Amino acid sequence: MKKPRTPDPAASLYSRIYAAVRKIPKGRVSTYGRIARLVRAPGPRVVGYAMAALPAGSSVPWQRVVNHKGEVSLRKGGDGELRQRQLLEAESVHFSLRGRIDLKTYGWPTP
DNA sequence: CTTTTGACGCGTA
DNA sequence: CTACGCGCCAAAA
Repeated sequence: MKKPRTPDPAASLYSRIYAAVRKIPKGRVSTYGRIARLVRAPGPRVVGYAMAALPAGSSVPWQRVVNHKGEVSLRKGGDGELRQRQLLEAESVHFSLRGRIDLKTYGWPTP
């Protein structure tokens, strides 16, 4: 029978997502889809939504999460986009001329 | 309650 | 490489 996962407040979906993002080493980046699978999220969108819900100054390195193209995603109304790039470059993450990151090099987790 | 939106991913042409 | 569409689900309106 269909049994939706018990909504456990102590291990809510968002908490799992944030926990996974925290595991991303410095100087490395991951993708929404990758995080979604790690935490068993129903879809990658939820991961992005969780990032958008993050408060400013959170201990979650949301900056290390990019889309599967290795590019910094654009958000609706805000300037965090430029912010993210600066933070990543401060971690020695190289951006190509098109503003993309080589996931083959900086991708995480690495096999 | 219903409808729309959204920091996405992936298959197919 | 681009273009189009569908899936998946939570939060906001």
